[in-house]
Amino acid sequence: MTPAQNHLVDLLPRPERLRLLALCEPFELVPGTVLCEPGNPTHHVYFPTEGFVSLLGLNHDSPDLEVGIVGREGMLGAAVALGVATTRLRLLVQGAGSAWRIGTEVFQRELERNAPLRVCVNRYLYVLMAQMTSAGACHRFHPIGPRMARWMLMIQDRARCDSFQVTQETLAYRLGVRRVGITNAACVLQRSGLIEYRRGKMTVRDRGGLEAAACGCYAADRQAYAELL
Amino acid sequence: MTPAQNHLVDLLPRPERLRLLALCEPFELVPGTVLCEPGNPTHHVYFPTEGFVSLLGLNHDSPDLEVGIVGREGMLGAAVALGVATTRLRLLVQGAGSAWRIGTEVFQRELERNAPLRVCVNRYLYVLMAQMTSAGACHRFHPIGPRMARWMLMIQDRARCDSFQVTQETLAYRLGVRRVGITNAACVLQRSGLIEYRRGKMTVRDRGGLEAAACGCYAADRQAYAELL
DNA sequence: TTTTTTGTGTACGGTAGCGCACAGTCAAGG
DNA sequence: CCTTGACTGTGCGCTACCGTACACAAAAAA
Repeated sequence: MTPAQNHLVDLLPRPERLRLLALCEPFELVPGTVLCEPGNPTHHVYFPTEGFVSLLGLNHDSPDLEVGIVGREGMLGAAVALGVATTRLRLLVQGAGSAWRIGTEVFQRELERNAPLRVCVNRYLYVLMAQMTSAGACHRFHPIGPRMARWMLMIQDRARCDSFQVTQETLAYRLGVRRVGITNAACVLQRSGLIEYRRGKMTVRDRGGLEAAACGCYAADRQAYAELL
Repeated sequence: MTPAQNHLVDLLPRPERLRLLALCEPFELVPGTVLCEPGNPTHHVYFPTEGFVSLLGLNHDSPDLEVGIVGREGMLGAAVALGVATTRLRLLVQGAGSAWRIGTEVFQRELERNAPLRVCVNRYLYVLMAQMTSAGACHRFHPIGPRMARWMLMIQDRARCDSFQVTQETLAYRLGVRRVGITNAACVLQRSGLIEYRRGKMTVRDRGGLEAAACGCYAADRQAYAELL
């Protein structure tokens, strides 16, 4: 069997990988779809192979905020691995693609038997926590420009493509800022030739420059992931 | 045997609790002590019974930020449960007390055999993640006043005492703001009779009022904890 | 007691980002 | 083709918070 095209799954030794995949079904990620609402039970765990999904932290008391992005490098429903079948996040599909999905109970049973899977998932959970930690400080302290650059890079990694669909409006929403704040930051990045955008389509022009413009959180996240997975 | 005085440990059925405690040794939490520096290997897991410890997220690129507080309701070194024996946080003892501590390898072995412990720790990990999520939005969006109120309440819960030692300076550092910002917020809270403070000693005077002044994150955290543990 | 250290209050200019409002511009659909 | 709706650019006053600096008060040390 060919690789599963999901990094976590592909880290498993062949027999365990096959066993896991036998329990999965393919699933299409359609942008705009909500895979899970906060408070609701989680029915499936997803291993994206293409496309990406936003983890949105909702709060009655403040605007929503993106606390993470998951693509082929990770999984959705990590909390299930902790034995909790509800989540406090909204999972919003944002980049078209596909995923393997598996029922939560089936997944939990498999997790008990499949030790390499357990290792893999646990490490991913750790990376996720590390990311949430740095994201907290990032949102608190870093100016919009670097945060936007970081976001673009994260998306590019997951989309594996230089350009992707996103309007300034939705991006503003993700970063918890005004649309105008994004407009300004985007203008600056565009004028320096790092990106290009046009009515909902953003394109990375100078990846290296963008990395320099991004805050250190991007590099830190990459490093945490590389160290463990 | 009497309860261990740590909520997580006390959730275990008696036999498992005894087994775990037999592997632990008592440890004194001395304010100012750093239990662990980011990047260094974790040697012990701690179950505080008294006092509290700050989880500080460090960042070369921005001021430090407190991402969590742990007292008798939780544990330190949760990452060890994920099979990762390093941490990205500084663990700084902040309120005097004591804890049970256990070597990481011993803990990991016990975790494999002790299923109730596993359930307990996993749930706690989940709660911790939930807290980090809400803390992110909190630091991003909420004004200093409510955040300070929240902090006071969290400390009071863990100190189980109306008053505790903390200067405006250190508090400012925890919340990632200027000391002056704390001074102002503290003045307001004091004038409304919610708290009282004097040269490093803060006292909660009106718990209910403070809860009203705090941002919703406090209630949300409590709820997440209550639901699961 | 006097001196030093530590903690708290106040002031002031600067700025990043907010809320709001409106104008221009491109793209799709009738 | 022209209309409509979605997307982007600009302006303006406002607020919370920042950096810095300094004065004062209480506690601790000499």
